[in-house]
Amino acid sequence: MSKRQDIMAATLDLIHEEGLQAVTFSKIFKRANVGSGTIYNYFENKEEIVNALYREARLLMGEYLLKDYNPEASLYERFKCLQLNRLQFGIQCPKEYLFIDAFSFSPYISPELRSMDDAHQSREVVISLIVEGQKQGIFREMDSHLCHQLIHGIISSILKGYYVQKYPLNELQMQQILEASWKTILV
Amino acid sequence: MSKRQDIMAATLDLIHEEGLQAVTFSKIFKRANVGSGTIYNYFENKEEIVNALYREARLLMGEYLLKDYNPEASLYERFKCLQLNRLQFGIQCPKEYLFIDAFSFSPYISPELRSMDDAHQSREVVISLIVEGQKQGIFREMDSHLCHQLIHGIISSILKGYYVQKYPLNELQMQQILEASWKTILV
Amino acid sequence: MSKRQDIMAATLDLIHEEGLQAVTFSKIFKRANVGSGTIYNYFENKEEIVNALYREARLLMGEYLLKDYNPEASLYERFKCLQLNRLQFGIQCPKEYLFIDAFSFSPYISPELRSMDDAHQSREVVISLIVEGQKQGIFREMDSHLCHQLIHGIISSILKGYYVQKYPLNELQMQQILEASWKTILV
Amino acid sequence: MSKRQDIMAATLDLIHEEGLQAVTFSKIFKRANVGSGTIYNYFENKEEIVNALYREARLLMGEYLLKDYNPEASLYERFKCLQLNRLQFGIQCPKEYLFIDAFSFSPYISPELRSMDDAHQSREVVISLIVEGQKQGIFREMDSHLCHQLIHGIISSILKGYYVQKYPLNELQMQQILEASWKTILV
DNA sequence: GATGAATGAGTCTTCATTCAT
DNA sequence: AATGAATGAAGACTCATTCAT
Repeated sequence: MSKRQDIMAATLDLIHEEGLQAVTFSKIFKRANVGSGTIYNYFENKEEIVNALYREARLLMGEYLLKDYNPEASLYERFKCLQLNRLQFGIQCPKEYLFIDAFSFSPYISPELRSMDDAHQSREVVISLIVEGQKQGIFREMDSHLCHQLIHGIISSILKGYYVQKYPLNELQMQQILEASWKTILV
Repeated sequence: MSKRQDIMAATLDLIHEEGLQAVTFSKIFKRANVGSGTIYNYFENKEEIVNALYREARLLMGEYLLKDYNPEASLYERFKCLQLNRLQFGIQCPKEYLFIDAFSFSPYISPELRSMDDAHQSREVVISLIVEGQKQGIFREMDSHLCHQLIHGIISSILKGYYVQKYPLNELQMQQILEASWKTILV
Repeated sequence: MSKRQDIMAATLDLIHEEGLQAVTFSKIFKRANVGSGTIYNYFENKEEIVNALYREARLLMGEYLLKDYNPEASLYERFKCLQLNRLQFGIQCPKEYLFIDAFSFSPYISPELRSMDDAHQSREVVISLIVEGQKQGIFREMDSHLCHQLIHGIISSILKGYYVQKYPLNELQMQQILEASWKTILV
Repeated sequence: MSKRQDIMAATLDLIHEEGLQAVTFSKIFKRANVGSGTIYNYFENKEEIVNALYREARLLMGEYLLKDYNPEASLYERFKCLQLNRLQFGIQCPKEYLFIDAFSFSPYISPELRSMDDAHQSREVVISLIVEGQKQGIFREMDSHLCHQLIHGIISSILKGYYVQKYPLNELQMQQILEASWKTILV
């Protein structure tokens, strides 16, 4: 693994464990096993590391969200695919998920980065799926962004409960969640 | 207003504006218009201020959540009352709401505080309402904490979209949200 | 003596002994016997200390240069007075003299400061004396700034030789220098 | 041009532009277009570069100072030749002139180097010319080093004014300066 | 209680120097 | 000989905390 990746991995771990607020350079280079000056060969400052982490996490999430997405499948199948993908990304990449969640609205992340194309790609898919369902009279008529926020928010909230071990997330629970989120926006 | 309250209000404002990570003592006492030493008459350190803020915000939210709650009302009425109260707390006290949201899982908050009785009081009400609905065959059978998280999460997510002005929250939208959250957990 | 003065005195000493290039904050606060943070109660950064030093040195020199200057005296008397004052300032305040000499053209000094009124006051006196002498046919016709630079430069150069103990500067030598500089610009 | 010369030229340029204080190795090898390690094939450290620069500059000046010097010429001719050579060296090699001027009294330059034979060669010529003039009763009786400093200082000062474009230095001005410096030390 | 000058541990950052390639 | 990634000692600077007033 390259030094650059060592540094990023160490930083993500530390943010996950202690919060950005507590992450110092000294902790980073001790954890990453690099000299203090080495960081500056790769990043101008801490903000740049965080931005690089954000970019990587968003790319990773982008890959997950549209995994096995079949535009030909039924509305219900496609909806469940999208929701399941998001849920599984959260389960399999908790550090990345929480990082994105925490920093999506942070001034620490440059505006250009926040509106990355990759992430928006999947967002567009969700929005158009909502509009399609509404046209078919399946989904309730409401602001499509509100609607998006509803189904996205359910996953987000469920994951946070899962992370603090309020409940397990087995096959059963996951199906319950997918159905719950589907029903949330039905007429 | 007492110095103590000045300090707490200034701190909450600053956390809301810049994030805890960027809040320094120097900013706090400039904003609060007190001398630097004065803080130490009231708080041992920054963590204590944050904990005091957390306690106050939780107390405030506790009051809101059970406002006009009538244990005699129908399940549906009680459900809507609880959800509406949470939504309105978020709308009227955004700083407090976001603060609680951000720090509920933070190591900054002492564990004792996180499981404050006051806050749990309303939580118990919600949980028992869920169990009651499940017994009556109205709500789907699922882990009651998962269920709680679902309906809680919808409100949380909707509020965050509202804060960044993705959509307005008028009477119409609010009713849609309450119904959406109700349907989420129906059998 | 105030902390501010301690810091400035320590800095001037260090610049004199080792050159600005070698002056570090750590040396300054050790020499000045103050805590490292204390400097920042008085100065934003090192550049500000140097600028403050420059201002003080210029004010001090300004006082010296016009000491006992009698506008009614003969041209020769006035000329010698000005030259002697500059020479004596250099002898009595070597640190300040060298500091001004070294930094007058340095980007370290803010332009506003470099063109301080006080210093220019005495400069104007010298220039007008030169012009007066030229009108009377006593001084050679040449660019008045060139002329000023000549008589100023002689003092400057002599002082530098004196500082490295190339020769003593007693009453005799001083008179020789004043006469030499007078003759330099005679017709 | 060899790497060694590239490095020295880059360093002299940087010192001229920003002052020694601001010259870092990183700036040097970027300007010189060499790798960072390359410097150490030629110099132990920065001080050595500066010393090498000093030696080269002094050698260059040494060549200039005695250019066309005719020991058989009259005292006046020889005096003017020496003064003109110094002036022209300053005009044609400003970076070198200023460098020598700035570092001649700096602790950065090793003492052995400061008293280089080459440079002193021309110094001896000047001193003996002064003594000769004094013996002939042409020059005023004064410490020969003081005398040397006087005529040297005039050139130095004039050049500094010229560098900051206080005045031009054409044939006319140069003759005025040579005569002024001659008169300075006449009886 | 209230203050803010003084402090120094700790942070970010730079930069001369090394060393494997 | 030439390179430049890696280093860590040392620099500038911040900030929570103390304490005399």
